[in-house]
Amino acid sequence: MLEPIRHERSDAARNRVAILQAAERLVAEEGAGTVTMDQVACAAKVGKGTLFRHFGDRCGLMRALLDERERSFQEDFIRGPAPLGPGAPARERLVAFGERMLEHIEIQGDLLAAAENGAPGERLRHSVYGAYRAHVVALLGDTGYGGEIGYLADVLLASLVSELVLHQRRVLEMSSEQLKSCWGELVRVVLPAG
Amino acid sequence: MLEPIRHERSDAARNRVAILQAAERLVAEEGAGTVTMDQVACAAKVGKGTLFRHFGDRCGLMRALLDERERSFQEDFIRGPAPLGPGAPARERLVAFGERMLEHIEIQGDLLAAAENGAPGERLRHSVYGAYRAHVVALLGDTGYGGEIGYLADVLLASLVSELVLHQRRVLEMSSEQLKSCWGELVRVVLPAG
DNA sequence: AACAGAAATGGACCGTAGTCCGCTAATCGC
DNA sequence: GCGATTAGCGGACTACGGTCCATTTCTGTT
Repeated sequence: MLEPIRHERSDAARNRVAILQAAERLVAEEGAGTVTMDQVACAAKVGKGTLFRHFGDRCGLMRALLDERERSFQEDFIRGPAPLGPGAPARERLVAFGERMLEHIEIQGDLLAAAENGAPGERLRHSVYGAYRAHVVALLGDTGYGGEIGYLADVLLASLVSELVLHQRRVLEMSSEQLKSCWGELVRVVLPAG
Repeated sequence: MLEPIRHERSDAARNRVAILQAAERLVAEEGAGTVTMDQVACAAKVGKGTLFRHFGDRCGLMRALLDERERSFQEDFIRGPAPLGPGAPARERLVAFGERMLEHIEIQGDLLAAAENGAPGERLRHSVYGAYRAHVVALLGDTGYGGEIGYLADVLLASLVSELVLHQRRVLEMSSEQLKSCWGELVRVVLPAG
């Protein structure tokens, strides 16, 4: 996020940081859904072209803002302490994974939603989804689940999509606790105690 | 789709039909994702304002194009022959429902994707989703499933979202048969034989 | 048939995401 | 330091979805 990729020119690095700071502030002030790219460019004292050169498109900028937390999340479930990280039985790790994802959505909801509504299917092709999926696939493999592991991983992740979770929280008025408990129940139903 | 709602003025009815025909042709010719509202308005020899007055927004137009098939789909699972309609055990009806939905996506994939990527959460608030959800909830009730029925309905429907299914078909290169069999397996796992 | 009120129309207009390309300035070899 | 090279810059421009409202067209009433 603030480290150069390859060999970034100094002015480019300066601008990238300026953009991220401006974007972060604006998103905090008025929400990820309503901030415009013009606003960000203007606040960062940078041309629009520069903005798009750095982040590709609106979703790319939002993803960059999420990147830090995303990274630490991934770090936690790959190498962190149990039950999220290695050490606990796969089924418990999966429960913990979902709970952590729900917390992630709780905190970063609007930003996640803004980062995900790009071209259809883009989300699923992106490396972040790939990382989640690989993790879930690995856990399912460890439980000795007999069916199509990849399919089940996609289904489980589909029930943790931010759009759906935000709907459950805000429209259906389910509490975080309810959602976590439902997720746990779902995992238990799909992967009967082993 | 071609019947007046309430008391539609004759010119309005004419224009609505013209728009739907033009849109249908253009979508068939170049895909639902790329047709623009200007193109449709122009082809239908109608002002842009008229287009938006009739259908609200782009998704509304796409939904209107889907409406006929959507209606017959709903008719089938509410009143049609078993196993999709009443008569079969709930679990089998649910399997049939998913299979039918997969076929629906197979045929109307791009149009569905275009109809669904509106404002975040709009899809879930729309009456079409409501109808599906009510149906699944009813079926789950009939199976005597013990957990949170509404939650499970949302999860099951999330695994039938067009974005995901199109990804599974086109990127993961799963066949329709594979998808159907995976869906059946999923239902069987979630609702153990009763 | 003529009128009044209501409903529908169309296209100019707006805001926003994203592109393009001539210009600027950082970097590197000398 | 000093050019040459080229990554990076910026903002005018385009494309598209969506809104607005003065004007036109329909319809029920007399």
